[in-house]
Amino acid sequence: MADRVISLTPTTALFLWHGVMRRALREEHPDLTARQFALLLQVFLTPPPHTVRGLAADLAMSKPAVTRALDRLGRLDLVRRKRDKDDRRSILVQRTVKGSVYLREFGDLAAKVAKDLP
Amino acid sequence: MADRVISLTPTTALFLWHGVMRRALREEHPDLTARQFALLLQVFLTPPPHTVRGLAADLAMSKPAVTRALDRLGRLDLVRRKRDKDDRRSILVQRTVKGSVYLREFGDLAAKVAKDLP
DNA sequence: AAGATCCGTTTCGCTTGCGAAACGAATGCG
DNA sequence: CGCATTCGTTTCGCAAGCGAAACGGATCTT
Repeated sequence: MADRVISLTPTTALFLWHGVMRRALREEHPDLTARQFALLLQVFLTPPPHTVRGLAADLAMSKPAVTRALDRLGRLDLVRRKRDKDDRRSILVQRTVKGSVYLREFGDLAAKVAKDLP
Repeated sequence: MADRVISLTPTTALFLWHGVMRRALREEHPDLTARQFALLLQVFLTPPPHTVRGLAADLAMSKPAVTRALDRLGRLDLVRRKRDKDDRRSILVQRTVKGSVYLREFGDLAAKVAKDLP
């Protein structure tokens, strides 16, 4: 990967988080829980396929919790469920354009905050 | 401030957030809501005094929400309430050692994740 | 001193999230 | 073909968070 954090000290990380969360709260970024957000990132930043049980294992959460998080993210159209044709018990969690836009905006926000850091 | 993020691109920020949240979930870091965490950072990273009203304005949340967040953070001993002697209607939110430790650990986690980024 | 104002908290009704357990449907196995 | 296993979901009871409004106590104003 070409882009890289050259140096992020613990203190700077705290200021970064502070700036980002503060601004995210103000902008009414539909406030996802930590788990919902982690799930969204997992789907977009790691290679498919993404199943419910796989996500549950990856993020150390229960399957019902994953189902509910998918309900919420699906309602927001940030991810989409699709049945696996090869094993119709499984569902494949897929990315959506809206989810991609949402994360790009978040990344932009974080980058901007980082640039203006004390 | 001496330490500084040299370059944090939007994409790198996403990977950074992903790594941190993923690990924070696993470690049972008492899972604070976004507002609770933002409040904690606000108290520790900006200069006192911190009143309920001021915090509510800073973080764009209602006063009852601040009260509840302080209840939670206080139970965890991450911050402490203290009545203002000069205006006994107000309370001053103060930092605790445990809160300081908690945030230092979080900062360390983030710095470590940043270092091992793809 | 009396009323208005400001502070943080509490109450109210509601929404959302949680894990354990049970569930139907699909697949694997003997 | 049965029967067990695995998939994601649903149900259950419960805990926690939310905003609006009302509240008591402290302070300010006149």
